[in-house]
Amino acid sequence: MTSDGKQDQNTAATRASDIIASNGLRITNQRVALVKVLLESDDHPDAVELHRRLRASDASISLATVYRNLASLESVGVAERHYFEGHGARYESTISEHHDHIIDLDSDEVIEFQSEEIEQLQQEVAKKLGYEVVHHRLELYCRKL
Amino acid sequence: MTSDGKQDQNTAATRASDIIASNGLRITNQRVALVKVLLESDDHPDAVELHRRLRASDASISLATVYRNLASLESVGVAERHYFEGHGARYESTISEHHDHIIDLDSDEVIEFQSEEIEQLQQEVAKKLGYEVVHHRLELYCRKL
DNA sequence: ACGCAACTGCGAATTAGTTGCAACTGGAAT
DNA sequence: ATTCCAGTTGCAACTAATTCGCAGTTGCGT
Repeated sequence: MTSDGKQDQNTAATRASDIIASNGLRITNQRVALVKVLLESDDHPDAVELHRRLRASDASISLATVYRNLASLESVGVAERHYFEGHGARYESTISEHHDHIIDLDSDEVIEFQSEEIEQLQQEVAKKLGYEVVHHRLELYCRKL
Repeated sequence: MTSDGKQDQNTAATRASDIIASNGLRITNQRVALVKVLLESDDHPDAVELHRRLRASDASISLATVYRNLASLESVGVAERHYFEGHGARYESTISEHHDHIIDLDSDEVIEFQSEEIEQLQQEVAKKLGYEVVHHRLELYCRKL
């Protein structure tokens, strides 16, 4: 049976712990719970929303700790912080492939995309100006055609 | 004489007034002063810094009014607001050509650049996903080579 | 010159995120 | 297994940035 709730729960927790430990952070209940929620979120929640989801899945964690852990997860590169226009900070895990974002101006929906060509051009432009790209941020604010 | 201070002052004020009026906003001393400062700033100051520059050039204006005017100038497309990583909102006038930004991670310096090719690719990527780009934001966080 | 909606200054209020502190807890060392 | 302490947590107080209410002013169409 592939949908054994308890088993899924367990492997998810293991995966989260592995990610945390392999980045040199201590494994705490709060941190594991946060990483689990980040991993299973395919949207871009803010700290308050993450806190809500944690409470919903029974995890006991304070908002301050959510903020602190998001900061440390970001600093080791496990989470990424975004400041899309008109919103505060929103997060996503960086476990999946790098991608950029299209923000639907009408629905606020966020779509992810990748373009090797654009990444390539960015490097070239930067190099031409004497810089090396450490990371970048590309957001396309769009409307449906 | 091309460097007649009083004359420059005057034409700058006229230019600012024109920009304001042609965007359907009322011409007030505070607004004209703010647009002048924005026009002569080639960096990306935040609201407090703009306020400082306004006071320095003798203009009397409250910080709240700076914020309010930045908002209205932004809504008519005269000013642009940026949230570069690790900073609050910073502004620039949009009178000059559209461009994107390289942020020097070591010095915090901001360099502007344009790439027609990247813009082109952005449109294509968006179209492929059923979207039309209204505007975008591309920031390259870099280090000097 | 008149009238009123837009604008302004002030200080209070709100929002988002951070921090001090005392209590707690992983996990390395024993 | 037990000890130990730096890293972590919860709480509440705090800060920085931005917005808002309101009463007084001012631009500008008529």
